[in-house]
Amino acid sequence: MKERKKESILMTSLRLFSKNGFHDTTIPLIAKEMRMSVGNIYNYFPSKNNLAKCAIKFASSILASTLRKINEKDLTTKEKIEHFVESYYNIIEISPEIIEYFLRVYLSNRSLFQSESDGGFELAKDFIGEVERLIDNGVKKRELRKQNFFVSFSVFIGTLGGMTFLNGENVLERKPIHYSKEISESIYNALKV
Amino acid sequence: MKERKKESILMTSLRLFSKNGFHDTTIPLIAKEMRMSVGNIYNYFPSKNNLAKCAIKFASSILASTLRKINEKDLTTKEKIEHFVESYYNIIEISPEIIEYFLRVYLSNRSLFQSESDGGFELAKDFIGEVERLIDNGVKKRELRKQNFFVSFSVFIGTLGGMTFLNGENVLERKPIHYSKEISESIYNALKV
Amino acid sequence: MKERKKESILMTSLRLFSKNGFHDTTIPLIAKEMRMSVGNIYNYFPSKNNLAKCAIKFASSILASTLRKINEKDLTTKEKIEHFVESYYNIIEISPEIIEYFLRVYLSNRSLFQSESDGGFELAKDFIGEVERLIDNGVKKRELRKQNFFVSFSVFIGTLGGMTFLNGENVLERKPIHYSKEISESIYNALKV
Amino acid sequence: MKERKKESILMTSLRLFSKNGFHDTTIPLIAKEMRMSVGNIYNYFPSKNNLAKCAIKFASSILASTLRKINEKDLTTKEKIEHFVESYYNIIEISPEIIEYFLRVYLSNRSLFQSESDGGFELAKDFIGEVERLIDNGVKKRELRKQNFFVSFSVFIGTLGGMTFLNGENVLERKPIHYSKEISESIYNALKV
DNA sequence: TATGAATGAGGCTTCATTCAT
DNA sequence: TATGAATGAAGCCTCATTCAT
Repeated sequence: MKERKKESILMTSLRLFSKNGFHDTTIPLIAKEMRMSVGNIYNYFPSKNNLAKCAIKFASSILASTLRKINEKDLTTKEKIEHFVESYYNIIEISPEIIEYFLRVYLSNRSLFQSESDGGFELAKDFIGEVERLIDNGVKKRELRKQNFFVSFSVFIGTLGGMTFLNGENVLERKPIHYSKEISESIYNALKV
Repeated sequence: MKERKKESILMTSLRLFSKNGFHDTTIPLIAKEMRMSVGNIYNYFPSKNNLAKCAIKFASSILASTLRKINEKDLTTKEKIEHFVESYYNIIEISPEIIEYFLRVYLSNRSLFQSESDGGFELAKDFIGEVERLIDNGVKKRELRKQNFFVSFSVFIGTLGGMTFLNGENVLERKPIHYSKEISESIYNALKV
Repeated sequence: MKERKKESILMTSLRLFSKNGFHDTTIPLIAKEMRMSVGNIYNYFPSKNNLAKCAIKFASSILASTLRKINEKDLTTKEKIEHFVESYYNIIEISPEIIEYFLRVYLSNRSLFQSESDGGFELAKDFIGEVERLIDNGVKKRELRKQNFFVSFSVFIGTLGGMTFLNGENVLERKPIHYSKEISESIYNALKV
Repeated sequence: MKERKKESILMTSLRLFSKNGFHDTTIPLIAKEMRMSVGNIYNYFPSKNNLAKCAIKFASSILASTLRKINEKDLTTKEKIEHFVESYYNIIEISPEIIEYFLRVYLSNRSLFQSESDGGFELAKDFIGEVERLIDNGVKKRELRKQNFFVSFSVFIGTLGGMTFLNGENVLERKPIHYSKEISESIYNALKV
């Protein structure tokens, strides 16, 4: 199945990109890792850039769907934050590349994504939309303070990103999930009414 | 003066690196921007990698000295956080490259800095040390909660980084400094007792 | 056939290296001569240095096999020397680059080959081994004087090298093979009991 | 004195060229070794190529004058050869660069010297002339066989060059001078009537 | 679909040489 | 004479992409 193989290439690329960065991951390397020929990769993706864009969408959709499931549950905002922080670190434990990809590729290769209408921001729209929903709901239910969305977003995602970075640098003494309680508490305190 | 020119190259590189990322900033581009020849760059820095490392140290020392001055004042921790957030966004307004460099280059080009004994972490030690001092003092004075340092660090720096990223993506309606009150409040709430 | 082309690149490089020396033979020049692209050369040899090393081995093995065949014949040492000198100059006539390569590249670019365990000496081991066998046998059969091997080696190979050099400089009035009788006589006289 | 300094630059260059080869010896390196500025070198020699040519002449004249002194003595040819071989290895012990220069630079950078009318051969004329005198005299005095000069020259100089090479490769167990008796005997046997 | 040899533009870096001081 | 910053051409090598098979 073509779609099957396409996704497999995507996963492999995601892993390599997030490990080595976009520029240090060559198409021959991806091909070798996939045990297919260089030329054949191009039967599935028209360019390396496109591969990177698809990877962003892919990673974003995984995070989005995780968060969507939580959003749909009947939980307090505090609990939702706790659940998401935990899920987030579960993902890091199982597939760190999904998260690290944002840090290593998306943040630092702007030019790659700028051809997109809105500077590539659209590529992560799914995920950002779910964060927005979580926060808006919290505000509506008077559990979170009303403040500029981008500030709340930064507190939420920036904090998680910071821990992810530190984890990638191997400076944490324990696995990130160990800190999830403190983290969700911090985030909740930052945003609560 | 040779030292003068060296610093000038550093600033230019910092700007270009932070705008385009490390790989999309070529030495010929830096040279062109400096209106000097390619070869002459190498009279000041032995390699592009070294230039990137020096830039990190440079940016880190600016942030560190800003924070050091605030740490030395006799202020409550809340006020210190407010002052730093403001200074931070002042820097972003005047020289956004100093901050963005961390985001676009340091965070995302691990391999560049890994030859350093400490995985390159050392390069930002100055700055990290001052953050640590701010937080530790806050804890000692019973103004901040006692929790794992890395968590507090992530809340603090991750939030600022998040806003910096959003600013770089041009999604903010107003200049970042406009949000500094909300941000410092969020950070303080996240960390306070 | 990939192996075919690899050997063809090797021969071309050998010729150019021996004509112009290592440093004045550029990869673009080799590529042009081969009518292939620069990049494609690197599909066959990982570096210019490696190309030079392979060329040494190649040239050494040709000389070695020539000499081995002579060693295996049932001849007096005098005759063996005569045969080899003649073969040697036949090679010079047909493929002077094989011999000149030693003179122009191997002798003079120590640093190129020094990464090898043995200072690069190993690269010519095949050939040196056969020379050793020729001389040792002569000594055993009481046809040659017993003296330090390196001295005998120098007389033997140095003399041939000298003539090769003079030939390359175009100072000889006739083809080197014309002098082979005088040369083998000189060498034999130098070494005989 | 300008002439003094010129010679000093020449000696330094000779040493560096013979150690590292022509291409791996940079003008900045020579300047550093001389403790003078790069630009100032050019007040003494118009180009790096010219420096190399002058170095050949210089080295050749030293060898030539050594040999001339021996030629002028009243000795048998056998003794002259012995004396020269000894002097040669004395030079190697004191200033190996003078000899090695021929091996490392002259032999392998033909293009450097080819602009000269006769392919650069002229540069070593002094020395070659003295070798010629030694051999011609030997022939006249019926001590040496009459044979093509270039063959005799190759035996003589090739043998010495071979030992020099082996010495440079550090494969000799003892200093070259230790072998000088065997060498001069071999050379003499090769050439005698 | 699949292969992998081939292309060629472009990046980093070096270094002989010049020139303002 | 002396300095050393500046120039710029040129070399090695990489890699996204294509294409004949």
